[in-house]
Amino acid sequence: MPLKVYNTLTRRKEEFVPLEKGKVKLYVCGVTLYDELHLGHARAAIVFDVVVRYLRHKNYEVNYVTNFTDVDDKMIARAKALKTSVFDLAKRFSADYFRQMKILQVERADHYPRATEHIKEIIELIKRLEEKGLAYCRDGDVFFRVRKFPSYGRLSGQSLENLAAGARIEINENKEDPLDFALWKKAKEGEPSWDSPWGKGRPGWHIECSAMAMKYLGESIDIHGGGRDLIFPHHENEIAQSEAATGKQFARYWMHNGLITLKGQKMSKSVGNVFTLSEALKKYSPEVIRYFFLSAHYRTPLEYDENSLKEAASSLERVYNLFERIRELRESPKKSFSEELQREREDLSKYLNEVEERFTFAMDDDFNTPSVLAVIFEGIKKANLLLQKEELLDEASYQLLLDLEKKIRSIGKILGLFQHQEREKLGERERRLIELLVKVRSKLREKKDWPLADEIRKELNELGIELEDKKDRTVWKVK
RNA sequence: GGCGGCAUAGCCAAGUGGUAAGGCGAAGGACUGCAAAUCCUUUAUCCUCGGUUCGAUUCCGAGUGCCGCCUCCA
Repeated sequence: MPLKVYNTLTRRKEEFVPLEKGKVKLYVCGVTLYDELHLGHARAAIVFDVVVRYLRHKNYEVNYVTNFTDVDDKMIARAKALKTSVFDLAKRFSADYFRQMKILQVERADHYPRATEHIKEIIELIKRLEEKGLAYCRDGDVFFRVRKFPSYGRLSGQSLENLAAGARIEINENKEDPLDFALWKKAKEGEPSWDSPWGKGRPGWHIECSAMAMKYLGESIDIHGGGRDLIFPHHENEIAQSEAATGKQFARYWMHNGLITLKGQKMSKSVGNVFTLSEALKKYSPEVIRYFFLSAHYRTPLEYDENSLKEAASSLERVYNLFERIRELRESPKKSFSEELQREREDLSKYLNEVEERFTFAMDDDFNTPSVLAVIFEGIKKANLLLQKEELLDEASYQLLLDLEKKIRSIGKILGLFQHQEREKLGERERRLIELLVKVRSKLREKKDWPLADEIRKELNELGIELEDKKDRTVWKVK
């Protein structure tokens, strides 16, 4: 079954066919380096991280480019407010970005181009547009003639008339038409600027993406991604500029991730309801945050609330509990082949035969990660069912359990989940101390000294050490 | 006002033209000295009204509600 991708351009799921067989050119709009990352940025990063991992899993050679906007109005305003330079701001927040992405286990993109490092390419692209009569300079500003690009509005489903009718009052009187947008902005006093054929200035926001995507990926790319809120005007403008300049289709598939909402509203600086990534990371592990994002389909809006994060944590617990149970069996002797386990064994075995196909089916259907998780939990249930009869466990059953764990981990690798090997590595001395306490407690239990035994369990629990009494032994784990 | 999207159990969330995955939570039960973990059972007239159909939650139309975009935004 082929991979199907929802294409914003056509508003349909379409079979994914790359321009060049076996290769994928992917460009995703990144962040503006003017403030801390919030959960919305994290979601976008994780969504496309999974897309890339899956494409690579399918043996596509992926060239993944995501940019940094390191000069624009907000950067300038923010730098001023913090009494620093745009350059320092960019340095600080890009370092922050890489640090947090690492924590979230987001794999590195192949290129992270920055606007200020591609001024030459940007100027060249604007010149091409100017030569074709699609751009005009007025008093140091350069604008794009939107009406010269007839299919403008296709991505956002807007007609030029509607856009014109809905257009807000434009401040800039240099524009021929209110719909026109800036390709190049004349520098104001004290602003960072670069020399250009139109005088000192800096690039408009949209042009950098066109120029950099073309530089690293070529004039036509396979997938262009970003948050839903970028559809208009950013992506619409990118298409106009790029296609007007080259005469070629800019991107074949446009993928947009849904936004994070808080109390039903889009999380954004302007609404003032942002929850930063670092705040979230103080309360929840990176894996919990990843799980939370992947538990919803990437295109739907996702409401941030504490309960959902706690749910994610509990769900992950269930997975790791199973791994822990399987690990517990590593050294215990296996019984001889048991007929009694036949049903559970067959059930799990059947599941193992199908799981890869079901995983692929779900992912091929526009990266349906919630379905993937459901498939995984079915397997977990089957394994637990087999473990119900732990005392009969034979070698064949044990092997099936190992296979299951391996399978879940390999699928998890594509999602960036389920990779922890052991819960927290404790020091040797600490471990032996715990084992000593467990041993003492076992003796107390033999003597039926329940109050004291329970107290030890309770206090260890408060220290994050969880004890579970099995039939013949006590196991412990770090929470 | 225009364009687009969404409405599934207490909550989160997939999905299908033939009465609905999974997770979390809750209740009852099994196991346990008690817990924990695990298992079993229970927990959905799929927003409303029309239409198409043998049959719709799934398709079409209208309505209602919510959200996004039309201005910077992942």
